[in-house]
Amino acid sequence: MLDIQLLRNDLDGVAKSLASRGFIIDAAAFRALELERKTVQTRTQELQAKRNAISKQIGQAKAKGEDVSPIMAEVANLGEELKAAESGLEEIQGRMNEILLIIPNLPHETTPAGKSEADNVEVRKVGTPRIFDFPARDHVDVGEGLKQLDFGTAAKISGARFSLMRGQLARLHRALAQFMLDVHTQEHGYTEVYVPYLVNPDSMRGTGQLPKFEADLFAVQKNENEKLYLIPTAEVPLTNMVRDEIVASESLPLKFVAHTPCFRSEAGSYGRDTRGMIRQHQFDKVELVQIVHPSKSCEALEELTANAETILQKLELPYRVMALCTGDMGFSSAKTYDLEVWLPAQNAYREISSCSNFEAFQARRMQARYRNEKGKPELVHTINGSGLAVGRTLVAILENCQRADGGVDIPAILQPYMGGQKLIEPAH
RNA sequence: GGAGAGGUGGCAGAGUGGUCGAAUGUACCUGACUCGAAAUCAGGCGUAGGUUCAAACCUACCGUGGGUUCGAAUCCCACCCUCUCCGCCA
Repeated sequence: MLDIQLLRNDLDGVAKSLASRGFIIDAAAFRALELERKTVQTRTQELQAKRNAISKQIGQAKAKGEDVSPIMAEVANLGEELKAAESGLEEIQGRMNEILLIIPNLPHETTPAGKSEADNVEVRKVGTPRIFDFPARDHVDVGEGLKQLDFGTAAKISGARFSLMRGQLARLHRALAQFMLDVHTQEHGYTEVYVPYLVNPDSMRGTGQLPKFEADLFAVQKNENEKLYLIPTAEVPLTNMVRDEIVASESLPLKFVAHTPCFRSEAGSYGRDTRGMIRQHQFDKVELVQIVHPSKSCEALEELTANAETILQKLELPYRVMALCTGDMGFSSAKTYDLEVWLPAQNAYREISSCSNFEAFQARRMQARYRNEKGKPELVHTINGSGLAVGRTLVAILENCQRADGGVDIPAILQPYMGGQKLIEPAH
């Protein structure tokens, strides 16, 4: 959510900035609504002040034992008008809030301008793609060849866009998550957190999934009146830990990591990545979140991105870092780096992590604050990123570490997590 | 699922219809005393919003949402959460 003051004071500037990310704000409508708000709010508060003053008089007169009926008459007709004004104001504020909740964040000044994915800027490229002396198969062929990756059975149990792993592949998947958690907790100073996978609407609103992206979420009915949402990322519970909190400034930065399943309905992406486990309704992810002092968020994003990159480096997977352009960035983000891992079968780099600085956008929705030097509450900044998406990391290993015989070499760093095992043997 | 108790400022804790945004304590800040500190004394100390150049003034907020009333922290209704006991249970 943007600062309402900013919209009041510099609507044109905001509109221009939002236009760079393809969002057109109806400035005229906003101005009209704002004017209406000002009029009605002033009127309402005048009436309230009047009522309070008269009520006070009644109290004092009664205390002295005086006759209050003349004063009562004075306030009699006030009620209707006040009630109308109050409900009018409430209605206007409701409309204003609806507008505010669907306006995306302003891009950071360092975010490259652009319209689409094609305008993203490569920041760095790390590692060299391996040269294969045999045709590289994709992860589906490798995994099914091992008889350890099974989409058919998953489809029978649940439907499309689910996967099922067995045996050593399932273990490798588990090993990856353990390895990532260990690196981030032991080397990068994150606190491991176990979180709920079902969250309430307030939490989804806090991080920006609601109200605009309900269609992307899975929900369950808790009871007649209440819904709970399956988390699309651990960002939601981790970031909402500080919702409605005022954290001590000396405790910043807060650094959290969690390994969770993530659930996404993938509405509107029916034709994309239908093969394999790139785009699933359910996948595991290790998520990094930092809650930081507003002056530190830029460097925190660099740090968190580097933390995520460390995993790819340790796994010896080639990747590149892309700075997303204004037009390709997510709703809540001011600046985003995507990490893209090399997938030889696609002959392309594919997203495996997305690291974003949300500045005060989520904090304002959440009322997540700290006490500044003057003791006044001020909004924190929030940062998060995948470190990494476990399923896609597994895909990258299957493709990059495959052998001509159908087996898969286990990256050295993971071998201790696999009981010392060095490869997954081909099926016989 | 059943029975009971409770949700008030950073914390503790009063307040059961009328200057209550809220006593008191504590924490914190400023000043005095002191060589300095502690103790003591005096003052200050919630959040959000509006009008405004500013000073100042006004409004809302006592778990949440409704209601009664000229007036609600206080009365009524619903819900949420916490605690205790019982039942069930990984």
